[in-house]
Amino acid sequence: MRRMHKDNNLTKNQQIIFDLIDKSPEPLKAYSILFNVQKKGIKAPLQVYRALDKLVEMGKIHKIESRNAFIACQNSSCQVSKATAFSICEMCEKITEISSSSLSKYLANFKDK
Amino acid sequence: MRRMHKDNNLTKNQQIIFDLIDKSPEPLKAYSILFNVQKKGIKAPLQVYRALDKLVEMGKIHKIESRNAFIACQNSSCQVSKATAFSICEMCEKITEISSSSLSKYLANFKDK
DNA sequence: AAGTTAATGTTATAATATAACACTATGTAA
DNA sequence: TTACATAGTGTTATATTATAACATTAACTT
Repeated sequence: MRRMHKDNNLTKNQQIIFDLIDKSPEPLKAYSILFNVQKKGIKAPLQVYRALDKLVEMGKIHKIESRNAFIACQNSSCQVSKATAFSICEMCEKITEISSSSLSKYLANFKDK
Repeated sequence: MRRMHKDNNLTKNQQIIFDLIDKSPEPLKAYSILFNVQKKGIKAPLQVYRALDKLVEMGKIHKIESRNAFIACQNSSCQVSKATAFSICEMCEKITEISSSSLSKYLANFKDK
């Protein structure tokens, strides 16, 4: 399965879980994901968390820490940037990925210092 | 106890927990706080979480979401800013509150849009 | 003094996440 | 082409983080 990693292809569990998150209009929580993929044979929390970890590592999804929820990456440059921020509407909870080069430059610069 | 709220004074539990966090060189987690204040009569998780909620609301402490941990506010303007970010060293986990007016302006501006 | 609001105390339980171990699949190198 | 290394899987149990619900107490308001 190493090739899968190199190519950024996904393993079976990763694909199932990524598809679910990618189709979702809102961030999904781990146990809600678990519930939704049980008919596909993923039965335990660990299987979900492991796939989530890898997907985050690959930059395919992001974790919204303040919500314990996961969302598909909304721009194609996440593999490189690693500086990701979100805006969350206080009224409707709608979440938008902030893809601002000035913000990521600022944070990258801060990080270097 | 309303005066306490107005004056930004703290109630007994809030004071005990704030003191602990304020003295700590690193962010503290809720159950570690609980363990540390049990000798002072705070016995249950809820007592801790309630005080933490209020302290966050007042801007006296911040929650580091990615760590589920709490840290005292390191600059005096937090009551107003509400846009708080942290840098966390990947080697030693040292956490610094980013108090940059350009960052908070950027985020405030984004929020307005 | 009666009413209102915020904070407290307590028990139980929900929600989120990881440890540990056995096993399987895939690719690498002798 | 076999062994061996590595990443991923399956499973059970358990740790960690957080909230629900309800009764009570303290401080201010009128």
